Amino acid sequence: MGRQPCCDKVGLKKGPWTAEEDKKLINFILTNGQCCWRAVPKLAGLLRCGKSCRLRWTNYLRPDLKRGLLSEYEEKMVIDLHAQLGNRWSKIASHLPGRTDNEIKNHWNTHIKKKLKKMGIDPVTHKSLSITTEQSQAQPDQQPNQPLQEPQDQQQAIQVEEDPKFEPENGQNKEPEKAETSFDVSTITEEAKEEDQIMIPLFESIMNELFTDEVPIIEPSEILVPSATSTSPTTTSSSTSSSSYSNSPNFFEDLQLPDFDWSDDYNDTKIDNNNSSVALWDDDLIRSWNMLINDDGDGDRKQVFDTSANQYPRLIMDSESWAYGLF
DNA sequence: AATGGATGCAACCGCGGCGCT
DNA sequence: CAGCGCCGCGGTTGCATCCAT
Repeated sequence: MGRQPCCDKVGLKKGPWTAEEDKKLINFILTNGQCCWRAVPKLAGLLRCGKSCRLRWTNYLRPDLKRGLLSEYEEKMVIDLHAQLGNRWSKIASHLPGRTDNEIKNHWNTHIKKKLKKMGIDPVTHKSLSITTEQSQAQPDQQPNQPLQEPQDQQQAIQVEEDPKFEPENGQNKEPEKAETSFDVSTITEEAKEEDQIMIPLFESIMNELFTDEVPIIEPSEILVPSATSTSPTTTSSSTSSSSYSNSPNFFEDLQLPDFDWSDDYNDTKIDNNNSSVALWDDDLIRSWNMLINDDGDGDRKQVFDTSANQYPRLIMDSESWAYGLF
């Protein structure tokens, strides 16, 4: 007897989401917050299963998502974390704010994996393919996707909150009492500096080669667009994402969106110190939201996001809308 | 300009974990 | 403690777009 499907699939829509569906989902979650996903489609008037709604929200509609290519540092993080955690994409994603497990997984499979192979590095073991071949002959029992047991010095490159069940027997590397979902940017930034210094030579050589490869890395300075012009509807950017970012240090403080588990560190300009100043909402997204939410001609509904006010995307929610759920 | 393969990404599927009864 | 239901995760698929010919 198989497991029952998560939802009654009869009459439910599948495939790409339409703007209308996005609008309904955004509207519902902005009004009610994230609650029982199973109930969401019915309450929001969607012919989707709850799972599909959750996926759409977490992977695409969530306002705290970064869009666009992973930065050099993010890619570096992914590789290092993958070496320690294996294919545990959600764990890896939890260390990269604004990135989803799906996005990282896709990026790994389509970009990083290919690059590593091209350079003769086994993307599973993170070791030279020749070494891996020798080892696989010597140790045929080794499981694929098994998190690589790094040498102690490399384990310290980035402290990763290990799942207890994956914890090494001694458990010495664990940082206790640290909420896994709250990404400590300042810590990572500091770690990044240390990491760069203590990175093992093999990994460093990989990275040097990796990031001088054919894929152009977009520098933050290239992403940042003067705010005064970024709100212009005649923006020349053809991309629907990452066209501009807020750099207001108080932006997230203004938002007050507990549901997204904002860390105080998001308000910290330490990010800027790392020359990777990014805000997680871009004008295009905000504009899309406004369109989605306001295009029904309902004069009563206020504009949710005012992209022109103060030159930054700013949340102007009526208090009633945020009174429910976790908002 | 047409076409077919390659690529990238959004979305789906099925399973495991966890909490509740 | 077992059964049930929900959520989240990781693997996979399908489709749109890109690119070479």
